[in-house]
Amino acid sequence: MLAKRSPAGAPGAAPSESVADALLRHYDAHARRLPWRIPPGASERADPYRVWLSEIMLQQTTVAAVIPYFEKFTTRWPDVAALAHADEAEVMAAWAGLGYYARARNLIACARVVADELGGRFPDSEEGLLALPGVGAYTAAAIAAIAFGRRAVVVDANVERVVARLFAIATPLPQGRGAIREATDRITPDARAGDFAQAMMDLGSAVCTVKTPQCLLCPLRPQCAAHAEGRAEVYPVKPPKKEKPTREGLIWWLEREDSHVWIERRGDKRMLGGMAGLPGTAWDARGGAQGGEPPVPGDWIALNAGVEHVFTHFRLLLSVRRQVVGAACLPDGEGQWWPLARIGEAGLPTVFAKVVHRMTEKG
DNA sequence: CACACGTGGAG
DNA sequence: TCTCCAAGTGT
Repeated sequence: MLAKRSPAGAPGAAPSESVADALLRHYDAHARRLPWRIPPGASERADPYRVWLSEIMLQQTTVAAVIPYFEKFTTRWPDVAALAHADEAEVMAAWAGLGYYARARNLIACARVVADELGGRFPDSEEGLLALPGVGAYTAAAIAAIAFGRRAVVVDANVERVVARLFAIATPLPQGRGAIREATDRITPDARAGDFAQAMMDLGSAVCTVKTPQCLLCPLRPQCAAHAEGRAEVYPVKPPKKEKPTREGLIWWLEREDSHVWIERRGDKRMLGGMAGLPGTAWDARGGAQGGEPPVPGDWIALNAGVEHVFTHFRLLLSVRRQVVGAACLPDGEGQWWPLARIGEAGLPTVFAKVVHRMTEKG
């Protein structure tokens, strides 16, 4: 195969392989094997359902965290029709622990659109994909390139970092995103755009890392402006992050004498919407946790130690009050008694799982 | 554009 | 222990 020659940077500079060719050559030798990925060079075609599902799960989530969830979902719901017709609460419970639960709500909505309105086939264009719930600019481009072989400009946080370094783009994010996107467009090949995107992401994940990038192992080192400057790690320049406020809330741990706990389904608009949860007050700034009526009256015993959990944009301090009731008790509101012996199957988000752990640990 | 939205692993 | 932040989207 013929390597493209990039224009010489400086007079007399040695001609070099294009970024795409160097990267794809590296990818052909070092691509990670992942459950949703077809190895480079295989004749098989990637299944759009699996590509879509993996891309949704991978949004802001590490590969290691996604793999077991991906296996669970594809085993239980092998195609988009199966997922579209699945019980909604079952899907939400299967997502529990992965975070960003709006993804799960949109996942179900998207599967239903594809199955019921699009004849079970995903759109094969970026524009069509972009119209689906939960599919934004990145995901539309990624699916178009990876599943349908389209030339699409795929920009995620990895690509952003690699490209900002390659071209030493010093404009801080998010302002610098325009220049990064243009530069990515320039180096994206017409052929193998899907492999190129995945190769960029592999590179960003394993070599061109946020901290202490492994420039000595990088196939793009000869063409990297940031490496030439000797300071790859300063790119991309990011704005200072904001401080996390603390919020407080109260949990009503209502336990039945036969070892069942009262669990509710959270409204779609709330945080952790659509997920199972323990009853409690709203979470707000110190002292403000009002409006929380307990599910039943009676003597609630406050626990000494609370539970702390850190979300993306705030830290939560949860206090717990406990009451044990008889088998005939039927609390107000929607909810159900769940056996503590099988609490792991209730589909509780991690913050509530922490409370369960606290309430069931020995001592 | 800025902010809300989860979690767990790495350094 | 603590800080950073990952294959982003919706509003």
